[in-house]
Amino acid sequence: MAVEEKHISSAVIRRLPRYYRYLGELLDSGVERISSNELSERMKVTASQIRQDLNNFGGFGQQGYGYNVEYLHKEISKILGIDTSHNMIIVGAGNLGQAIAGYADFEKRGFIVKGIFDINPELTGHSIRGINVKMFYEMEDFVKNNDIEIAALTIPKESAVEVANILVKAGIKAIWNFAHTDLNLPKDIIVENVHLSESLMRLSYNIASRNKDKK
Amino acid sequence: MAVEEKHISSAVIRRLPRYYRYLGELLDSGVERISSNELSERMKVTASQIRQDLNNFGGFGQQGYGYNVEYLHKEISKILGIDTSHNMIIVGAGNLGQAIAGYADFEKRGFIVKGIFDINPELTGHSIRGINVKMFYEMEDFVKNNDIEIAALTIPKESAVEVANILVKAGIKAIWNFAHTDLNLPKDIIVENVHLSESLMRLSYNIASRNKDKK
DNA sequence: TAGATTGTTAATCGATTAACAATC
DNA sequence: TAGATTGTTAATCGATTAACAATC
Repeated sequence: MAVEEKHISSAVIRRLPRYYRYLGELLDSGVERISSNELSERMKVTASQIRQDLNNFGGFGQQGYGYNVEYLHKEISKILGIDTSHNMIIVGAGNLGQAIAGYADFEKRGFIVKGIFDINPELTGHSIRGINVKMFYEMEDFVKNNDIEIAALTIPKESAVEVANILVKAGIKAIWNFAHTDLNLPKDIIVENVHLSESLMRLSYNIASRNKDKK
Repeated sequence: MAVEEKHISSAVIRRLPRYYRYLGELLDSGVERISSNELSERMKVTASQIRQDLNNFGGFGQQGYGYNVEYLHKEISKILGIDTSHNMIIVGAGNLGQAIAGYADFEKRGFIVKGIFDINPELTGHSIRGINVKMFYEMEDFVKNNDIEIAALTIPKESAVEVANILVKAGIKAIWNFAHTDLNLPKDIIVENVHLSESLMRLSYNIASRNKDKK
């Protein structure tokens, strides 16, 4: 039976990709080692938080030395699961779907776009970065037969729940949801929401509250 | 001098747009009033949290009755600053820029796209939802002369910091940053980050940790 | 009035920061 | 060895939940 893993809070998980990004930049600029203190200054977080966060997963540093940049970068990639590749499809071939399909950096991190689907027959055959847009009715079988783990949902909210249910039936593991709605899927399905309208409202809130302060 | 406003935590602000969305749906389906308890069931949060969150901004409910949906929806729109319109530009006319420009719901919430800019001369004159793409060198004056509050930055990370500085010089209030980098702007400039690659890594983390549990 | 449900205070829980002994 | 810096425990701070008096 599975050993009970220590639960990692979502606050920690939210910070991990940012550590990964900064370490990648350090690596590119040839920095070999870094202390939690120096990293904390660059990232504008506390050194204590960095050490606490990392020690959720293991002791990656060395007393008196700090952290080896290349090693820590690699270890975080393992934690994040981006040391292996993930097959992905995109559902919705509009601008947003195309933007995601066209973003080469995702592929670099191991997210491989295997297919793009759309209901609009006009888009079929249309090619995005060498990937032909397929018809929506082909999606279910495609997911079943091509070891697809992730589906990016870039479709209007009206059809999102229905499409998500089809994907779950086809055995999808995770949904990257750009539709402006909650999906309420079985709890073993991973859902990562990107609600752009909510992001824009938070920005708007901050403008409004700044204006009020000034008065 | 400004009265010291009570500080609202970012956890609360993060939830506000979601309340707004659920209330909008209730409004559309003709529901007149709702208790914190019923809303908590729909949204899968505690009723206590809803009441605490709202009471940061005022007492919008009524004992024995609950909350009037239309009234509360309206009040939250004021809090979020989406009861007035905001002029906006988009910098970067790629797929992501086009996706944002083309999303009608933003306009419905009062975010008006006044201009789209790109360095690529080939895109100039190209029209997106009736808005002509303008040349990058026109941007600074355009921001100064057209009361632009918000700039959506949908450009590669390499040029993001430089472009952001130009926008700040031109008097921008807020930047909606889609570039995969931190901007480090003066603290009176509002920055809302949408780091899609980080979102995808969090999703990947959850797949990886679920797989580990299963073993 | 009685019942329902808020607004708000108090209790709990969790996350962040500080401190320092361990150790490279 | 002495100095530096981690890993980790303890202290603090903040956010969430529970409870209930106020009140519609």
